[in-house]
Amino acid sequence: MHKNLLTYINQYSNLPLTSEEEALIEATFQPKKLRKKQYFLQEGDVCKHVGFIVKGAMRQYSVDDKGVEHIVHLYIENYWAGDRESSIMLTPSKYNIDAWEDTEMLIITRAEMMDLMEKIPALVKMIRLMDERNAIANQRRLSSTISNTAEKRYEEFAENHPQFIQRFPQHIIASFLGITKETLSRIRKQAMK
Amino acid sequence: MHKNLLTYINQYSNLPLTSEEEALIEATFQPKKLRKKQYFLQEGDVCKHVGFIVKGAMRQYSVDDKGVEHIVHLYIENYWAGDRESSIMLTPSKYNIDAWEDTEMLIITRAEMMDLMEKIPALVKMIRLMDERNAIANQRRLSSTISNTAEKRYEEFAENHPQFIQRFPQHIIASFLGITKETLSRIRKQAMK
DNA sequence: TAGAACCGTTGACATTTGTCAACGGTTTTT
DNA sequence: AAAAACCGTTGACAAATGTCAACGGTTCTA
Repeated sequence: MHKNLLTYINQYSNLPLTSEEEALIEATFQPKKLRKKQYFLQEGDVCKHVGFIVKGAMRQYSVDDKGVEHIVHLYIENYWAGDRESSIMLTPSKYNIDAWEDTEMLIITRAEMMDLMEKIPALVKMIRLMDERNAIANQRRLSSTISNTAEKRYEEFAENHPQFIQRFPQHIIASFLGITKETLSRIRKQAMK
Repeated sequence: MHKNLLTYINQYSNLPLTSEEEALIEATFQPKKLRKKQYFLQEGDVCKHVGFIVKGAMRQYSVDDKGVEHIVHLYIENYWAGDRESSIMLTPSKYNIDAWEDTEMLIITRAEMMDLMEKIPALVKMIRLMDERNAIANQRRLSSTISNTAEKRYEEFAENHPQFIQRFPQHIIASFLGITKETLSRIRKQAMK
């Protein structure tokens, strides 16, 4: 079960993990299984864990006054799920995170992660790299959201993230793009010609 | 001139800088002055420096097919300007960064920064904290862009960033929010009642 | 296996936002 | 001092997107 995680870390850091380090990681990350629709985080709770997804699919979203869900993140295998703001500031989260498919995760608290980072240099390297890529991805998404029409945004997304198009239904993708399912349906119809 | 930077670092790291460290920082960060409208980075160039703004105001934007500018970042004193993606990946930037007011910066290359970080622990701490806050801010902005109407987005922005409202004209703020200057003008007119 | 929930689509219409052109007042430049 | 550039506003209209209701087909579930 932890194998995917170890592989993931090794890919990121190019300093191969020693077997002691591997053992430490396996001892610290706790397996957690979620059935479809189960919550990993609920609005109002403080986000105590971040989770590495070994198998499955999840989504993170807020719910507005009218009860409409606004999806801010989609996750599949090899993604990390969690609300960083809540987890760092120890404030109640504005988001929900739940399983879209049955999901297996490996979870860890912030304190445990800090501790591991002191003992395992490869982890520090991985975190920094992840942060960088994350920052770049966020910048791109923001830029696209501000500058492009809904149509172009969908095209770009479908091009760059075909895995998500396959795993999640259209109304979820629409919400993730910040448009309604009807609009997305019409955009796709147009584009088909 | 470097004083603001040293203060800034000390605020972030709570490990006070030694005078050797301060000297090293002063020797590495190069002063750079920009007159209003001068470029710090031009689309197509690789972003070689990141700059700490000691005094002034800047903006980062892309230009679309029709020649319309889309502003993705605004900077004032104590902000860092640069295109992280270009700088890390060494790819040509999609953005321009220029001075909106006459500006004084302290600039440093990525390699120099890496080097400093090995010698000055406080810097590592600062960078990690900055990254965290940055990630949180980006998340919030993204969430707001996806979930809120233009009107609410403007309200939130005006509430949380009054300094920017004062420093930049309305059409710049509008572009930053992803709407046209006419729409912003009308939103403000409405809100006045 | 029957009912419920889910999903994508469509039509009719409302709302939001963009586009284009023009204006007057300011500030900057020459 | 004159000209140019900049800035915010407004009106008329166009385009994009949202809202609501309904439908048929699928998948899930009791």
